[in-house]
Amino acid sequence: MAGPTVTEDYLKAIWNAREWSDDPVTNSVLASRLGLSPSSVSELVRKLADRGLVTHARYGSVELTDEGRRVALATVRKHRLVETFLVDYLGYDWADVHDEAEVLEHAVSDTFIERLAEKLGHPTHDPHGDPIPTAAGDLPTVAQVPLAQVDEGAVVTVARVSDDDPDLLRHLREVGIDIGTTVTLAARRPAAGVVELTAGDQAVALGLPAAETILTEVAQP
Amino acid sequence: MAGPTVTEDYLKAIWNAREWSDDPVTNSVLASRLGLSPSSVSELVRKLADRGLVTHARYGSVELTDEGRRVALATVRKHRLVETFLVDYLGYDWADVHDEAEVLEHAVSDTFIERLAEKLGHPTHDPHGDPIPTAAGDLPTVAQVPLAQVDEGAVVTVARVSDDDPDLLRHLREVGIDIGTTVTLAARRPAAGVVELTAGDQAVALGLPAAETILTEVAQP
DNA sequence: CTATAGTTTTCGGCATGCCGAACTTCCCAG
DNA sequence: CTGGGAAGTTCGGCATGCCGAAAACTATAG
Repeated sequence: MAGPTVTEDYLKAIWNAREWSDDPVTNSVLASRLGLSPSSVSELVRKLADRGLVTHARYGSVELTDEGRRVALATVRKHRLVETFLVDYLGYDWADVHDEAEVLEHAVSDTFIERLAEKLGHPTHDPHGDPIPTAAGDLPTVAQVPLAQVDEGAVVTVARVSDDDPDLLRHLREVGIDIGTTVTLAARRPAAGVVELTAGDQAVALGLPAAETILTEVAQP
Repeated sequence: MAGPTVTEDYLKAIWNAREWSDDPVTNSVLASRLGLSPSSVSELVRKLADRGLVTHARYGSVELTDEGRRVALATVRKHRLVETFLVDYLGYDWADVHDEAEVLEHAVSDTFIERLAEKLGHPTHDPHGDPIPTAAGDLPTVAQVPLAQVDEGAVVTVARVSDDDPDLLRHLREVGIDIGTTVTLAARRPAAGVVELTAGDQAVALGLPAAETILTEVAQP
């Protein structure tokens, strides 16, 4: 059997694409997410379909099969538990864990990851607020709203930040925004492509693309 | 640059071959250690030589260059620190860590391994008694004698056991032999291919090949 | 000084996974 | 309905790393 690294990367990319948007996942979407050419993706998706991990309508979209989703979620679980370990145990900054976890997720065994989960106290979320699938493949879903779409004047809690932009993560750390931080949406300025908020006593402006990757929940009273 | 996994495996195999014997390392020795065909090894050793990591006399033996040794020792350091982590933190049995470490050694970054070393308290030896090279590439050398060559009646301390035979490691655990255990060499029976010893109050017989992979030091008085 | 047995290298071939170029297919504008 | 441009696929080619078979080399016995 083939080395599973590539397989896991593709399945995870398909799953991640679906997690952040409901648009159908085409081969070119996948290609841009994976940083590969469309022709490469086309070929490998066909192989994944042959192995029963995805379905693929020619010239259409790619969907995970049950088995494909199982593999994808297992990989996501490994990724997020490793990120949690890097921050909680090894003291990494949350901006620096993504690339390391991207490699380690393919290298750790199931035994390793279950023992690690145990030692970490079976965390339900990683340092960026991403939910960690259980070993059985369950994933809690919570209603969350991108910061870019929060109403003016609303008070919300930051629940989740995409882990793949280290510069944004570092910036958020610098302005005091973390998971669980309560922020008030001071103003939306779509014309300027900016939302303004206050975190504690600090005023912060964020561009819309960044504000789209920050998910919030209604603040606890 | 090529994916480093194969490179690291070859360099580590060359280094390991030298650690346990002074015989010259030929391509066929390497092939059998790596579980590959001699032709594959011949080809890859040539590439390593082109990259300046080894020297290779045609039809002769392979030697690490300074740079090759640096890479090999860095990989050995990762392997042994990972094994220590698996036993000390994740609670693995010492028989089960080798294969997992064999994969992880290629996946962890330098940053990861230095933070891990710090958290583990900069251990000098892994769970099998193998010395851990420092980040600078230094390795303490201690006079050790294979159990197979200890004199009858001598009292010695088990200092080191090869990590690549899980069945032997499990057996040793069962008969109460660990790193630091004091044993007495009761009898050598070369004709039978066996050495007999007592560990605590238990009598243990070991075959010569196994006894050759167990290194001992003179027992502390 | 050979003959030859054993070791090492070379050679052709295979599998994986990637790419760019050329070719299909889709689908909407007109 | 049809013409094109965009999206997707196929094709030939490349790099890595592996193998078995055949050729080349070494070293030892006679």
